[in-house]
Amino acid sequence: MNPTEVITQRLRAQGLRLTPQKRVVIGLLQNNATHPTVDSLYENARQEVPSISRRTVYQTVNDLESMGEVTLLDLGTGSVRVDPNVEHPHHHMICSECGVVRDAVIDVSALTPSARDRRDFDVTDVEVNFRGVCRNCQDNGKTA
Amino acid sequence: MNPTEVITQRLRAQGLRLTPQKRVVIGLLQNNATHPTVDSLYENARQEVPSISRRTVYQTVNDLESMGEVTLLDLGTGSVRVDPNVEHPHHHMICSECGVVRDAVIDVSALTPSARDRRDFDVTDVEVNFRGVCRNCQDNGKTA
DNA sequence: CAACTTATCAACAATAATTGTTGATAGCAA
DNA sequence: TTGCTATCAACAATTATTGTTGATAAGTTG
Repeated sequence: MNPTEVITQRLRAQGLRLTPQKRVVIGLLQNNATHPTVDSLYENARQEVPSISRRTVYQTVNDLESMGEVTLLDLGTGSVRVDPNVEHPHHHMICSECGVVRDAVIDVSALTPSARDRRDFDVTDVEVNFRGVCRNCQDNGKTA
Repeated sequence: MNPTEVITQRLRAQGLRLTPQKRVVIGLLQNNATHPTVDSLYENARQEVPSISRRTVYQTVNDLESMGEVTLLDLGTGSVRVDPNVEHPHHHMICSECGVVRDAVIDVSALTPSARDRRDFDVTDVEVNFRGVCRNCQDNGKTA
């Protein structure tokens, strides 16, 4: 995502406003590679703006997605995750046990459906998900 | 998934029973490449067993997944889809407009995270989703 | 084939993630 | 500083899914 100042400009250009609530959520997303859920953003945002509501976090995150500043990921972990990295193409490794998400950079230029399949379907995006078990959950499994 | 007779045996072996409700749901899934939602299965099942409840369809589908007879797909279309094709590895093409899902057979043997990424993550499954617009929605868009 | 055990059903309630609504408040442009 | 209105928090509503329960029926056994 763009730096906060740029996002502020882009908001204003649309007649939108930069509020303390938005500022905090945007701040939490800058350089954040944890793919946070809305709920996790909400919990963190409360530390700085205790009165913030979950609704506002949802709203902010949806607005940012409309602006192309973030991507909303539905990786089957029960709730949406926010990915501020829209600059560098990447994919994801998802822990089936705890739901943690990490980035994976791979080359997908050779990945394409058969010519036959493409005939009836206009592919706009290729998404690769590596499912598995993260180191943390592997270790927990050992001791359990 | 296995033929109904085999599934019946497998159910019995676990002390489970084959009821008319299960029979209908299993029947609807045989040779079904439409990746139906639970709701769509429910609507179709009602034609044969009007008294069937959504809960029973959920239950049946979850049981079948536990047995490895089907896969439950969460492709970000809002609700789970049931895929009875567990025999032939394949991936999916998902229409971003209407949510329809089609199979895509591709080779993913070369797809793997970097050695560094794999060090801390045990990959058990690679999932490729082609997002785009199906022919149907393309045509509708033209006339709209 | 009758009896018995208990898995299963439908009905209903509950959860969890997310979105809709609203009146009061506060950004920000002039 | 003023005025317009985007935005907020609070609350309600929606949707997909799971939990609970007492009555019923599947299928095994005598």
